Amino acid sequence: MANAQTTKLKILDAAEELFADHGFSETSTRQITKKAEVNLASVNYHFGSKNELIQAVIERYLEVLVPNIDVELTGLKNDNPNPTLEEVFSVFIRPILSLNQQRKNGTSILLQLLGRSYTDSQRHMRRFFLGNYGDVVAKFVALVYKAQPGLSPSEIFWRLHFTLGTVVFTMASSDALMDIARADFDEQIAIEGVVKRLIPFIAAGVSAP
Amino acid sequence: MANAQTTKLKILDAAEELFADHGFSETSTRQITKKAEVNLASVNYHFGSKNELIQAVIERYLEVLVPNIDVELTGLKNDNPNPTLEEVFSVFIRPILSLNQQRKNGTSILLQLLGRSYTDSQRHMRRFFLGNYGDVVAKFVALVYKAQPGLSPSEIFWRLHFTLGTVVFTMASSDALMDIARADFDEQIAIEGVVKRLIPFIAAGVSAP
DNA sequence: GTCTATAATAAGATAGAC
DNA sequence: GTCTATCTTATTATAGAC
Repeated sequence: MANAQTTKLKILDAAEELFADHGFSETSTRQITKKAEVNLASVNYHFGSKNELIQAVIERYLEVLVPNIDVELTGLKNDNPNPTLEEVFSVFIRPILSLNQQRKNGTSILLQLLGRSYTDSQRHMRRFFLGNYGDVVAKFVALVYKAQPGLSPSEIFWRLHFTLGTVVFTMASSDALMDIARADFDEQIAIEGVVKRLIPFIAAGVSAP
Repeated sequence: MANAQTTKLKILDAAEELFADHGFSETSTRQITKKAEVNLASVNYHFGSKNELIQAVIERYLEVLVPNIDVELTGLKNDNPNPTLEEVFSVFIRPILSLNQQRKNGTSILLQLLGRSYTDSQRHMRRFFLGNYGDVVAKFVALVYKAQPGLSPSEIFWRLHFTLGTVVFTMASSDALMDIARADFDEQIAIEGVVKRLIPFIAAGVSAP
């Protein structure tokens, strides 16, 4: 076994950062193993292929995040039989921000990864929606519908995808946006600030007339 | 000269489609020249490098689109001294949809390209905002401010970037979304339908309390 | 302007010694 | 599990004949 665990973790840590910053196909296994300070062959030994490494990087986040969102969703349903749309969307805030405790810059790394994987052929993102976590998605959609019963299923579909785009895209470029805000508006904002600015925007969009 | 013009155009046409479908770094010059049915060396002869070809593909759209948006903006200002937010955002509809007359699937191709270029290192998108077309952006922002005077400059900045994310991201995956809508909701929707569904969402988000 | 041939480089992956 | 060395393949780009 030796350092198997730490090597695998070193690869995951290095890979997620490079993927988030530069994208999947723009990041080579050579860059990853160099940054991780492990041998070139270890990526294929531990993960089989670069593609499986990409999967593993995303899965490591989702398998923590999605159960947390699930807990929030059931908590909201119990505490509040008729939550507002803004309350429904807020179920994401705590789980997503708590990724920062789990790993440095965890929040923005995951969201950047989601942004990348959505445009980069969409394979991994579809997995997120229709794959293992479909029941949590359904639970969330049901709450949206309850908070905004006027919307048809097709309208909910479109507006939730608009929402997804807003969030993922914003977060994929959050570093640049925070820099501009700092320079142009003297606004010292962190990732939490961005998330909290997003919620009213999204809630208003989804409940638009 | 010979077929210079048609070769160059054939390359641009093939490239824009491949870039929109698969991304910039996932598309090789070999694929482009094969699809265009021209010689491999012609990309470098006519454009210098693959990167300059990417620029040329995007520029060909923007140099038509941005002046049209400018016309709409001044038209709106003259016709309507106090336009609503929804009217302000609607200035994009006609110019963007008219790209379909210019070239088959022009609308979705450009918007997919913008989606790609935003995450793919953001170089081309920044050009769009801060480069040659900065005055048109400023004109648009001024109209947004007039329609929604309660918003601070910093709030406008954030909300317009949220908007940008919504649009670009949606359009980058519009084909997939239209397919799902067709399959799941029996909804025969074209790109115009997506654009028109986006406007209320965006307008509500920007004017959120 | 167009073509073939090829250079130069970088990629993912693996065989086999330790 | 880890390492070196290497294979195979694909890339962008260019030199030089036509």
